[in-house]
Amino acid sequence: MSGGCKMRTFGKKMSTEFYTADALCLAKALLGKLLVTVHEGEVTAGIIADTEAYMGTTDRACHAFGGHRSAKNESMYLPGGHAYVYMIYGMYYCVNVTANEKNIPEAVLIRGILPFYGREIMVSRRASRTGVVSPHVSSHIADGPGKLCRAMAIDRSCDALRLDGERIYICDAGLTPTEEVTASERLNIDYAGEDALRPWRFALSQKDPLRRYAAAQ
DNA sequence: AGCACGATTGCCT
DNA sequence: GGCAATCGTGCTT
Repeated sequence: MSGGCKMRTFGKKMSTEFYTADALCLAKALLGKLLVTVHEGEVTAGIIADTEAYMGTTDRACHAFGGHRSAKNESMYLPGGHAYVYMIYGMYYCVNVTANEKNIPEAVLIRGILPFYGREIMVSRRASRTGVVSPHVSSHIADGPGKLCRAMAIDRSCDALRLDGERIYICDAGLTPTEEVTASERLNIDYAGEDALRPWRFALSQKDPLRRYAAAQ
């Protein structure tokens, strides 16, 4: 503990037990929780609003399908409550929350967050690529897996980190929704055959009170 | 060594 | 709606 440093807090970090659920349950349970990152002293936080479950070795859409294991996806085999971060298309990162027990490679992709704290920092990070902040960008700061990672400064250095640490963590800010959650098919996994049809994407609906609350921030 | 491709995004027509 | 960007990984030569 370093003395004298006043750190913004948002709520109680989720317990290890919270993450021992399977990815399907965890994908729903994560909605409404707060994802927080601290990068170079800058704090950003977002309400998790869109998730997808990846159900391990039997799920053709999962990076661990068939027991596949490599340096890239090794963190999927960690116990629940760790970050699995990978690069996609050579230019974006996606962040997942590992689920279940050690050596059961299930994970939940965070597909979207509602900016809750540090919104201007998120906007500036998203604009850094072109140097221009268009009105369109400012209303779509973190509504995609690649976008939220850029907005919250999440990259491969976050891979395998526990989600109750200092660099990146998830906590309960008392905003957990109890209804208005939609289930639908996961996106961009056509290669997964019949598994592409499973309704394993979960999102807070437009009518969710939480969304209206966040929009008013 | 070579090459196809991806749990995406943004810009173009 | 189409498509290029861009690179680590994994599979083929």
